[in-house]
Formats: sequence, structure tokens, C-alpha cells
Amino acid sequence: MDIVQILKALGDENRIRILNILKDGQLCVCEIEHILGITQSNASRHLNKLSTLRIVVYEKKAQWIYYKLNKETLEQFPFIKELLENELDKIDICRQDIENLIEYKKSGMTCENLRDYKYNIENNCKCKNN
Amino acid sequence: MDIVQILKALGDENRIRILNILKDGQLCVCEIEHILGITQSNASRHLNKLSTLRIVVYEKKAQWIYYKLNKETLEQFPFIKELLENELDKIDICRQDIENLIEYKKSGMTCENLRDYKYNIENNCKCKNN
DNA sequence: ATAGTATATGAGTATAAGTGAATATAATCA
DNA sequence: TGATTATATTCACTTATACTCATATACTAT
Repeated sequence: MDIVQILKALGDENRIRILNILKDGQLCVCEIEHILGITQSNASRHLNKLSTLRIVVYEKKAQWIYYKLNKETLEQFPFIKELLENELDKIDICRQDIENLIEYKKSGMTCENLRDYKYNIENNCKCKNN
Repeated sequence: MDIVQILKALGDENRIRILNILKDGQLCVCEIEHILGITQSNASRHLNKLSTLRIVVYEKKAQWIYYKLNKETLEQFPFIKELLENELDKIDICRQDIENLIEYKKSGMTCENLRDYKYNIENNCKCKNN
């Protein structure tokens, strides 16, 4: 695996933000979109790049695809581990993303009801199927 | 200093090659050109980027400008230090560059006679001022 | 099967980045 | 001073990257 390619992949704010929120465990694509506030196709593309370089791996569960950090790669390239562990919390937006992640986790939502939630927020409606 | 910008700067083969040959000490621009086999303007541009991000610092001596790694930044961002110390020798071209650097050092050349050397090589001539 | 949903991908666009050639700038030396 | 040299910068070009919108694919549930 080419180190320069890995560095290129790391040199993007959205991909850094994705890796940041994956530090504490796996998330599916729709959760990543929601927490970072980016579009679905954009999230998917960034995940594809990270996945191609084996920086993340994924696991399919029903219709959801859960992404997580690839431990093997982090072991193979300790500088990535160092980066993720010690630098990301210096980045404002990454700290904000972590807060959003915690908020999301506390809310009890999952990717199974996220869409209804977002739909209802947009329409200012508390019921599931308005 | 923005970490994402630093990662972007690191995600370029020529800049990685430059940092690689600066690991063992300072070099002036013409030496960097010569060892890496890249054009003067290209070397200058990459050095400018690295310098803006404080990854390298420079020192002027007569008409030459010597660049070296910025120790402060390496201390501030240990992942960079880790990267430079443990990953670059996995990259083929970086190992080749180090060989070229050693060859250059052994030759006794300096940036003061490098131009004549290159000129004479091109013209297949051993004398200094043909 | 059909509808609905999650994710991926294609097309198009806008912007960024890397490059060489030529030129500008600044320092040196004769 | 004028010529030479080291480095930086501008210009023009090309390629690469990120993004959005729309559509395709794959899976689920009724």
C-alpha cells in the first residue's frame, strides 16, 4: 500500500472527520452523513476511498453497511494511529463532531429510525408517519 | 497551524522525497534539485509550501538558501516525526534518493561547484571552464 | 412481486494542484 | 558597473480532486 496515497487520503477535512468519529466504534453510512451533515453520495465516496486504501473496513448487516477503522493498517502504519489518537482533538470541527456523535448515541437513535427522525425534523413533526 | 493542510502537504511524492533527504541535515535548493532530479522551479515551489506550513525552515548563506526540517513542528506533531523516521525507508524512490544523497556527499561536491559539475557532465568534459 | 430504503456510482462541473518555460529578484564576483 | 548565479514567481497548461444531482443496485419487508 502506497504511503503517499494514504497521506493524500488523510489530507481531506471530510475524511479526517470520518476517521475521527470512527475512533470509538463502527458507524453506518447514514449515521456518518447525519453526524457530519454531508450528503449521502459524498459520504459514500469518501468511505470508498478510505476503504480502497484499507484505512477502514466495512461489514454488511441487512441493508446497512457499517464502517470501522482497520486495526491492521493502524498497526502497520503507527503514524496514522498517532495522528488519530493525538491530533484530531485539536481540530475544532472534529471536537464538534464528537459532541454530535455523543448526542446521537444518547438520543437512542439508530440507523433504523434515523430517516424518520430527519424527516420529522424537516417537517417539524413529532409523529413517525405524518 | 492546520493539520489537514499539513497532511495535504505531506500527500505529495516530491515533497515526501524532499523531507526524506532533509532528515540527515540541511541542503540548499540546487542540491535538492540535483539529488531528486527535479526542476529548479518545482523544487522551489515545494519548498515554499513546506516552509509556509513551517514543516521546514531555511537559512540564507550568501546566495544560497539552506532548508532543513523544522524541529519545533516535528515536536509539536509527533506523527510527522514518526512518519519521517519509520515510513520513508519503505518507499523505493526514497531509498534511491538517500543513495544519491550519500553518493553526492561522498563526491565532495557542494552547491558551489554543482553547476560546473552538471555543465561538464552534459558536455562530457572534465575541465572546469571548458 | 412491489414498494421502500441504504448504499454506490455515473455524469457534469468547479476548483485545486502540479508542472515546465520563461521571467523577476536578489546576491555575488570580476 | 555589468555579468553571473541562486532562488522565487508568473503564466499557461494539464491533470486530479471534490462536489452535487440523478440514477442504478442491492437488500428488506409487506
